[in-house]
Amino acid sequence: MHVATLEREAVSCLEMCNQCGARTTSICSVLPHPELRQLADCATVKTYAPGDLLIREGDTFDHVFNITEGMVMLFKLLGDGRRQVLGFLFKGDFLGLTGGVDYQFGVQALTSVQSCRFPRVPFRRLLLETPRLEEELLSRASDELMSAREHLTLLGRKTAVERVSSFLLYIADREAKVGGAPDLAFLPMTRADMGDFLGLTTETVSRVISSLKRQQVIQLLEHGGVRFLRRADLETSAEAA
Amino acid sequence: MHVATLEREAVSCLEMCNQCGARTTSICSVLPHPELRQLADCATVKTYAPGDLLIREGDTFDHVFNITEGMVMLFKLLGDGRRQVLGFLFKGDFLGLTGGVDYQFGVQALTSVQSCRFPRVPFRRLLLETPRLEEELLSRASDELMSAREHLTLLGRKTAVERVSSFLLYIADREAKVGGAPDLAFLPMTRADMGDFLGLTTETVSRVISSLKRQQVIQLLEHGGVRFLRRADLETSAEAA
DNA sequence: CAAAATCCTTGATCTGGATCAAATCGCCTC
DNA sequence: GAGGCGATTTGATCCAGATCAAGGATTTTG
Repeated sequence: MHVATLEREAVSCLEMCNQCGARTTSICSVLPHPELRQLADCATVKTYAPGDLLIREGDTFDHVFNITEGMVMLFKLLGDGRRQVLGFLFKGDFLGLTGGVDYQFGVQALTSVQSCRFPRVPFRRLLLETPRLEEELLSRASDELMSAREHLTLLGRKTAVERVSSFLLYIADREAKVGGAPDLAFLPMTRADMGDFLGLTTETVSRVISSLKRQQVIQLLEHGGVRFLRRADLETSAEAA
Repeated sequence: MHVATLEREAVSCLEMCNQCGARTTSICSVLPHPELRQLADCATVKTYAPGDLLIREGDTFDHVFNITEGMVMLFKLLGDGRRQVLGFLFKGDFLGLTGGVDYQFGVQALTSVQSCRFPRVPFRRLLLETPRLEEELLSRASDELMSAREHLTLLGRKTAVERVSSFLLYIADREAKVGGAPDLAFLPMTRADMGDFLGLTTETVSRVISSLKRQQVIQLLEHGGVRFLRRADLETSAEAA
């Protein structure tokens, strides 16, 4: 009877995984069955509304997350209120690569978000026992590093038009990977969020977008949608690289 | 006789490691004896003069490096010649965390540099066999990511004075870790290099440094040395964070 | 050690994007 | 569907840092 109960619970945990929106794209996809069960057993699924904070800068780093649905934004604050948006995470992305003892950035939901949360300690234990998982995290860390370096170049050396064009293409590409249409971007964040990502002001972002629209390079749809009418032009203005 | 020769070579490889300037700080420091020998056996030590390129953007990613002496600079170029300096590596740092099939950035020596180079394939094999090494790389990747995010904030949201002050403190801290004096920074790079790191021009960097000197916050020494006369003031102007 | 080449500094001017200031647009809420 | 509130757009003005332009300082080369 006791054994039967345990069995049933374990099955239901994996059941949860099978219904997960990020089953095949999250870090879990590299785990063999017994390890997946181990992870599933300590997982908590949580949903957030747009605007909710998943993490505050300075929160103790005692959990790691999979984003299993929706889009979140990472950001840092300076003492006087200036904000830098560091990046965005999508369905399938992992959140929890950080050296220190607490989170060095805040994380906010931009859409309805579902996350799958694991306590750091058992996650770390599984990590040490499962080289394949460690390998996967290293690969994702390398990708994030590459993407951060690309963004450094944008912030350090690109003009406003180049920044906004790069941004639109970047979001569309990321969304295409989780099921979006290729020449369409959905922008759930505000102009201010974009500005804080791109090192610009709200007004400048708005002006550049208006100008791209006026030149028929993009078309604005309802609910923050953007259609690329002339992607090649967008790519040209994205970079002289 | 044959065995004796092999023995002698192996010993001489490890001999090399024992004399290495980064013996205790490089990724090698986590390797137990047999694995260290494996790595040493496929290592090539190479020296570079200031200005030499270790890697050109687009070079095939077929080797990874330890920097065992000196200081190098990572950078990306845009098509029209604009350059973004991504960061600096010091003695003990590892170079070879990159997702793609080739290097997405160039690497140039700023001082005399010594590196220890490993072909990617045997390095990767050792990595798969040695979870402790993978763990070390993941930890270093996380640190680099944290540092990149800090720099994104600098480029996106800080003023020229804040940028230069942050830079001076950052270099001094990194140098202190590899044996420098605490309130002293050695700047082997040009003002143009600093500008391309900080998203500023040569002239602006020069003006800010002159101004800090005029206010007696720093003192310029010969050979690119900088002494912090009032570190607290430098820290204040580095950030309103 | 002279000359050439860089690099650095300082001054004068210009400008891309910031800041300040209103409308106008959507979108909730009741 | 009226009212309210935040988000967006657009216009006018401003300014931090870029650009343009010379001189000095320092290092390199012959």
